[in-house]
Amino acid sequence: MIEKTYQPADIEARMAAAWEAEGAFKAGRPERRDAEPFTIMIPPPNVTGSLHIGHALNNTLQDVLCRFERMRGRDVLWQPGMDHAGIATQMVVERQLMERKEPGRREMGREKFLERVWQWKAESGGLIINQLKRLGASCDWDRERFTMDEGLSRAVVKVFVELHAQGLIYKDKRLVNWDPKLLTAISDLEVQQIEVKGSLWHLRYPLQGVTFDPANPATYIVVATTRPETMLGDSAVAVNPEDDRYRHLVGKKVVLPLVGRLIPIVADDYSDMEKGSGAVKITPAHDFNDFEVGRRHNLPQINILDIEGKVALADNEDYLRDLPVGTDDLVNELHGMDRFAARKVIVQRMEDFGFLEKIEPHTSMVPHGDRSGVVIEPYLTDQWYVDAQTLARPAIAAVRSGATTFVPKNWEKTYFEWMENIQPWCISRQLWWGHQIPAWYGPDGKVFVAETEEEAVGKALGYYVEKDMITPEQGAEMARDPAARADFITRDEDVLDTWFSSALWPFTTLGWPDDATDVARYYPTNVLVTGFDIIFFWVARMMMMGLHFMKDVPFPTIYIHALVRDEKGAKMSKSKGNVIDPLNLIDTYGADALRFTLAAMAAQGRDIKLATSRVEGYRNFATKLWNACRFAEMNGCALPAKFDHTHAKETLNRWIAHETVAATREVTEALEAYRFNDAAGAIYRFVWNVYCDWYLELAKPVMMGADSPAKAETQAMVAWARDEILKLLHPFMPFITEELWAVTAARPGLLTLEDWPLAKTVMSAERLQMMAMAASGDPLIAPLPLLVPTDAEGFSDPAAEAEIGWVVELITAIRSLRAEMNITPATLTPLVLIGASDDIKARAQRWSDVMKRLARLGDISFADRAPDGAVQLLVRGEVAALPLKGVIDVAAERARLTKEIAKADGDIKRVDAKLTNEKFVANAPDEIVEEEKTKRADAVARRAKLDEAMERLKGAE
RNA sequence: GGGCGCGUAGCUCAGCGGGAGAGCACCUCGUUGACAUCGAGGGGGUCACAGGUUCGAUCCCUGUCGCGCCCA
Repeated sequence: MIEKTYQPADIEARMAAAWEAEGAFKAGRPERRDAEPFTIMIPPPNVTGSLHIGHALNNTLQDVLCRFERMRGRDVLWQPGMDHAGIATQMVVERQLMERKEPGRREMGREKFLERVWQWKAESGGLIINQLKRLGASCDWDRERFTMDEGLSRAVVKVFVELHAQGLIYKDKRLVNWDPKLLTAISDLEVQQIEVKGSLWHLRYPLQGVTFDPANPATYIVVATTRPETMLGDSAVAVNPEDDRYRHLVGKKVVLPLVGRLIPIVADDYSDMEKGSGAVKITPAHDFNDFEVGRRHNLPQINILDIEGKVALADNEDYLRDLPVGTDDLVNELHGMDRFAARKVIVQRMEDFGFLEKIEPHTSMVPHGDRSGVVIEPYLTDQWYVDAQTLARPAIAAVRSGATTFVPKNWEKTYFEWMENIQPWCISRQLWWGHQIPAWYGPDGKVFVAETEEEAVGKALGYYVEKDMITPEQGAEMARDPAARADFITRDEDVLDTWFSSALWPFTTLGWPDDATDVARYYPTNVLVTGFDIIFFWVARMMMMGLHFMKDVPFPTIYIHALVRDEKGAKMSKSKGNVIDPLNLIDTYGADALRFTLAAMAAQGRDIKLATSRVEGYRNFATKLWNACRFAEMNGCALPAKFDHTHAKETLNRWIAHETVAATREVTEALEAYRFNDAAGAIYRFVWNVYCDWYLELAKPVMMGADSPAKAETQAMVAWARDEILKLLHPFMPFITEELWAVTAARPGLLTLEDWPLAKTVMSAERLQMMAMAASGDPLIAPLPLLVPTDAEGFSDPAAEAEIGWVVELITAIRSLRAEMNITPATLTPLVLIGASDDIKARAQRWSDVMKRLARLGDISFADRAPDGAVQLLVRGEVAALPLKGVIDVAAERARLTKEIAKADGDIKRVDAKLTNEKFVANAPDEIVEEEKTKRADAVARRAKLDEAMERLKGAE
């Protein structure tokens, strides 16, 4: 028994429980052991995350595919899990400690702190998993993995060690993006360039050997900079070798103001003659470009900042080397000062001494940390790097060859662009929450990388015994007792970039390296569904790691979906306050409505601007379906065993079978091509505009009438089409369809495990062509399986379509006319069919009941010519007349006819323009020319009938 | 500066070589045997602009203007 009103919240909870109880989403269900697998890896959400609208879209699309393929009989594995999100999680826990006024991370110590993070995870992490369940995500939840769980951690270590052994991971001292707030290095991708309005300071650097005179430009060189405070670390001034203004100065030296250091003027292409003064200060330790210039000219790298971005001059050997005496004042004043405070002081001092030429307003891109939001400092440190360039090569080739394709294809360009210019990937982070790097150092700084501490220690001790740095006895002691070696061998403190472990997600979640069974069955996965914002962070790296360790791409297809924006197209963000909370939408409209909205709006290659009115509209759609099912139930519609829709006798029933099969094909083909919006649109139109608007309406007279074979068949067909609808709609609206499935009949199983109506793809033109080629013996094509639709799947009935189509169009035309003529619904108008053949007469008799009801007609009769004063309609070549003498406004009808005639004339004129054009007839394809001729004939016939109608109208006056 | 994409009905968007479409909004009408979370009907667009290719351009090409996003 179907409830009177549709209440999503209640249904959703019950259906989720039903799926859970059945274990419906488990991969490797016994009855599917021989089925072809279908695998999707969820993009693991952050453990700190909560469901935002982007997740809702991403997971809806994955779920649509998973449910679709599950119904098509595949052994579906949708692998769920979460990412430990190094920085984000550590920040959350540190904030919590602060709020609770507990000791901070450093006070607490590493071990204690990590315990607290795990405790936090147990208590409040992973909120998002339950939110995904509310959305209806059909993941195999028992297989949930976490990037920091034991198995995945082991895999991470193994990968690190192997890549290190292969020389693809190495340690290097170079400039990194340093976050002075989080006190860690971050990768290029975690840096956001933000346009900042600032200044360009023009500074005078006095030439060596002449007396500095602000009034005499010959005594100095002007450099322009956006970061005056870094001048403390300058080790050269660069000018362009082509620049005539400075050519004579190359090789000379300047005295660094305030500091007193002598630094050279070098010639380098990097200096842009158009920019600033054409001369640029070079600070190799604090700027990526300057670093390269410094390398080319062998300049010293003078780091003048500490890890927090404060000026560090005291005891700074690099800074103090070769400095003249008497600069202690500066050291004392600036030491320990924040970089931005120091900037002010330095500019002031420069001005005091006449070294400041001018300040120009200047807008430039300034790097910011995407997590901390502070200005990133290029900083010289030792870090671990992945040789991304080497790993990228096969990953590029795989996309070039088509082993992996992007949908939509244009993202391949973005992928290639980045991969071909890829930089070393900095993977070490100065954090605690994450996979600690499996590297140990001896007292001389030598690195020992191994999967376990025992192994690393063993290697190290062996090495130092060999080198006579310790005795074999000392070595044995240290091997036995960790305390004894504590000061001798120490482990690298750093952890790995979070994306390092997520790069391995497609195979580590399957049990690699411990267990190969699932890897063999489910790798490579079938498709990756993700947003373009993580193509670099994640997709590219999975490609690299998958190819390197599995020797195969992780997925043959990458479906890139849009970003969800607010109604106005702005990116949603907390600070803008324009965030649409999907959970609110679920509460208000139901998960099914939200899912359908997202799928319907997921047109390829477009951003989604989400309007809640759309969600509301699709909630109404769910209600519509609900009521249609109630209607069927009230009329005793049930599907008899062994019902065959292709053997229906009633035209109406043959028609809905025809339409259902067509809709099935449309939905199936759209889903196969990842055209989610087309699939959603097709099922929407079919349910509402075909099944509800016409089929049920046309079926009413039969169903309300006395029992008969026709009634029985109709009841069966109503139920059959309803069931087909529930199946087709299930991937999009799983909850309501599962509920309706359960309450409309005694079912042997859950809808979610039911067979999809169309097991095999019905052939497209291309496929037919390929089949023809295969038949002709093309060896490349021949091995393709020949997919042939069964009779039921290929069912079509043009005759039924012609009949019902005519009825539908006739009713529509009459309704339209009545509305235009302002005829009240209470007035029943007679209908006269003019010159009707026996066929048409029979049709009219068959449908007289519904026509009378739906078009508000009185008698239906036949005549050879229309009565005077009748309004005439032309539907599919048949003339219908409504004798409305005295009822209608003749002037209005004349106006209507005049408009129609003008339209027909317009059509004739346009077609004639083409047909009299010799070039058109000569060049256009025959079928187009034929089409145009038919169009002309139709228009001419229509015109003639309209003329007649106009004549008749005269008699009405 | 380089790349990608977008300008189609009031709004959100499909369509992408042969007669301009949907949903929402709007207007009119409706207690018709599931559904007012509904039904019936209707108005509304030089498909940004300018050239070119073509028998034919909203669709392909070039340019201009406007708007996003990504990378320097």
